[in-house]
Amino acid sequence: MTRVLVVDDDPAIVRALVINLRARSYEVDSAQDGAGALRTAAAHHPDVVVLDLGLPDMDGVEVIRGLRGWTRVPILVLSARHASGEKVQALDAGADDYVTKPFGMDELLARLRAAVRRAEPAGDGGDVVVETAGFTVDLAAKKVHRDGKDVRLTPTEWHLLEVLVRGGGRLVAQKQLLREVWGPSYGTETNYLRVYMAQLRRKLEADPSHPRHLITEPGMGYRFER
Amino acid sequence: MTRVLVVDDDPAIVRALVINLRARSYEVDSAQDGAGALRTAAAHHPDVVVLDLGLPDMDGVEVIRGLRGWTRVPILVLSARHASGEKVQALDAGADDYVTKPFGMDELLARLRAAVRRAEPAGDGGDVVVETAGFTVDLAAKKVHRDGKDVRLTPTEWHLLEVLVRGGGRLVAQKQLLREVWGPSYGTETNYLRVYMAQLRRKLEADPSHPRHLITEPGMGYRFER
DNA sequence: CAGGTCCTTGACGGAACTCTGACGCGCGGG
DNA sequence: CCCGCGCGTCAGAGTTCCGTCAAGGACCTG
Repeated sequence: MTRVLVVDDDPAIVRALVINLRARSYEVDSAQDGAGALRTAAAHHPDVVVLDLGLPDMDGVEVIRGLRGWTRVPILVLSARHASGEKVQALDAGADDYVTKPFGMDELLARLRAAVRRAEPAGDGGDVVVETAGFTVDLAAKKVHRDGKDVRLTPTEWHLLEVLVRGGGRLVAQKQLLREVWGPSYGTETNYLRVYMAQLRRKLEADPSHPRHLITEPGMGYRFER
Repeated sequence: MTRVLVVDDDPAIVRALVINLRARSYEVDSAQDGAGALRTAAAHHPDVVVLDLGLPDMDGVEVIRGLRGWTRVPILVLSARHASGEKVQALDAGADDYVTKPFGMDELLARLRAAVRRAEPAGDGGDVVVETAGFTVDLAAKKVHRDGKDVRLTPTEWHLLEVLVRGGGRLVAQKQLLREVWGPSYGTETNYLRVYMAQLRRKLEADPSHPRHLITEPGMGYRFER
């Protein structure tokens, strides 16, 4: 879940933002001044900060600098000032975006999504790793590990394993496996399945002739068991 | 030097932007329609795109999607439309910022700097320096070290290595490598990959014919292993 | 304009992968 | 008892994919 820190000295605005963000299932912290903002950010490590510039205790740009001293978290500045000098100052201090009040909630949320989106690392879709007693499958890296070594799979072997693992322990029908791996017109070539399941077992199972994870359900299909 | 692509159908705006950007020693390309924008982006690989939404030949959001299909280059949208719906659409399609016309040049430049700044350093995974048993890659300095000496890489070799290293051990598909290094229309020219992978191995691997770090996964792609 | 670097392109041998047919085994039914 | 069926196993043929080399052309630099 994405964690947002909202900083504004106007309770009405904080309330409006918190309600809107929570409704979209963000996790929200809030602060009403610069010192509180820096403290909360350090304690909770938000994924994005929405920061009003007109705080009672310190200049908004100082808050930005305080954050930038130790984190690259996206900062979305909120301000009543339209003067371009203010904007330039805030942006050059390290802010990522600048929205003038009054703002449209739709727009603010869209800018927030944009800021969060580009902050997440490039290819990393969150490592999806599935472990069994005998081996480990990393769906994101397309890697299979066994006994401390990498196992090399051919494209077809990998594709087949992937469909089975994504099935999450449920039975996957032969026809479905064939269609997903070989294409829609291969729904009956069950011998392909036999050959490639055997190869997978040889590479992954401790005892290939008595598989514990790549299970045959006679007459129906196959199942991946952890 | 930072390379900017300016896209607008109004020559006056293009001229104003080009002059201002060149004066600040940016390298500037320009295009007047969506097709030209996509073509130029593919050919020149800009570091940031300034994109007008009101283009004659195609919808601006389509241009954004076209770019996002193969690159994460920052996109700064310029538009005469103030409606929040437009903004939300553009931002959710993958734009990084949205400025309404008429705009202040100071502000635009500040937003541009912000966009470039947060795109520059490597992802927040941490280390910009990646070490292997045989060589060291410094992603920030764009340098490769081996046996105490700098290794000289051509621009294409570096670009390819960079994409692989950024993958962080994950498999990178051939098509993705080709699109990121050579551009979106080169998705099938796999012979480029063969040639340049061989050159990288010759320069980096102890035994180029038995690579330990630049691994081929036949039929799927390549992987950088530390 | 000469020399160098870099990118592109084609060709070829060898390696890796997919497909295919054949055979064995266990099971249930004719 | 024999046969058909589904599944596992094996090995070889055919095809695709990869590494390597070398030549040509574009581009920059002095």
